[in-house]
Amino acid sequence: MPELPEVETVRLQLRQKVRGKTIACVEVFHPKTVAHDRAIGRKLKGLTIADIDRVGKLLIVSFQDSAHHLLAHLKMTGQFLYVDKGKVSGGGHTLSPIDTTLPSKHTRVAFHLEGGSTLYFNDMRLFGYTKLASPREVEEARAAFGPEPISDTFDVEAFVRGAKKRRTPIKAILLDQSFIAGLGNIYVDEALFRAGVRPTSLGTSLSLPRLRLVAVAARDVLSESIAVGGTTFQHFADTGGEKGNFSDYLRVFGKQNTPCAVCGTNIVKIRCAGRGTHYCPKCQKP
DNA sequence: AATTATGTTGCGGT
DNA sequence: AACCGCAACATAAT
Repeated sequence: MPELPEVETVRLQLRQKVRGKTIACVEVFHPKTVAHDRAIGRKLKGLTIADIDRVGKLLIVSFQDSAHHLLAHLKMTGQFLYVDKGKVSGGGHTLSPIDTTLPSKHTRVAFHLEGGSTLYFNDMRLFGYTKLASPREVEEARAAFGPEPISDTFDVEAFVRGAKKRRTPIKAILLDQSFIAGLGNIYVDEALFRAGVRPTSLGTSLSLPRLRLVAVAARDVLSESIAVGGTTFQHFADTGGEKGNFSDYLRVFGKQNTPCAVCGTNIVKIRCAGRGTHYCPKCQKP
């Protein structure tokens, strides 16, 4: 579920809600979610959260007076839910995708904060994790990511040159986090629709101008989604349990067998790069 | 009731 | 090295 816009939404909210707060104790409900670190509670207790950073879909929590960081990846179904003295902060949640009372069946870790609030990490499918990392490990993690399309320093021409060399579907190229960071299955399909490019087209087969269109579409779709709190397709909820509004703007993802908003041709769904893939056969050219 | 699908990524194989 | 397919896991839909 969570791709760059959803993780960024969570990051901005966590920044507001937990920055400056001190960890009172950590409750581990599932050891896999803390990378089987049995001492994580002892290590985190007393640390004050300095800031929340992000690279690609990875969250990086820093602490005052400590060189260590907490890395957190939501993978498919992870959620950070912030509860201030018994109430999920969003309030109006009509939460089908999230659990209404916390901790719940899917709560894997609870970070109890001084002052009585709690940050819950829920994760149905157990792919997500939180783990303590040394400065060196944080640097290694950062180095594994390619540039982000929303970065001020994103180099469209470098993207175009790199993609042009790869004899693999453009969809696979866009999903490669070490080449370009932040896109997942939803935003790749949406960006390729905007660019008018068929997901199955090989990088080597696309013209430089069409690859430029892809880069610009990727940047636009991510920034527009961030502006409305991300996309909820199935599981995403922000730290208050609220859904993301970009779901209303999806043009192809999940729209198979419905008419394209631009030309009326039915959107089709195929398998590409091992993933369910949606596109308009008329608007998107090979 | 069994099979298939699911938004991520890392692994092992070609 | 670049690329492909699958496994990790739980749940909902068919």
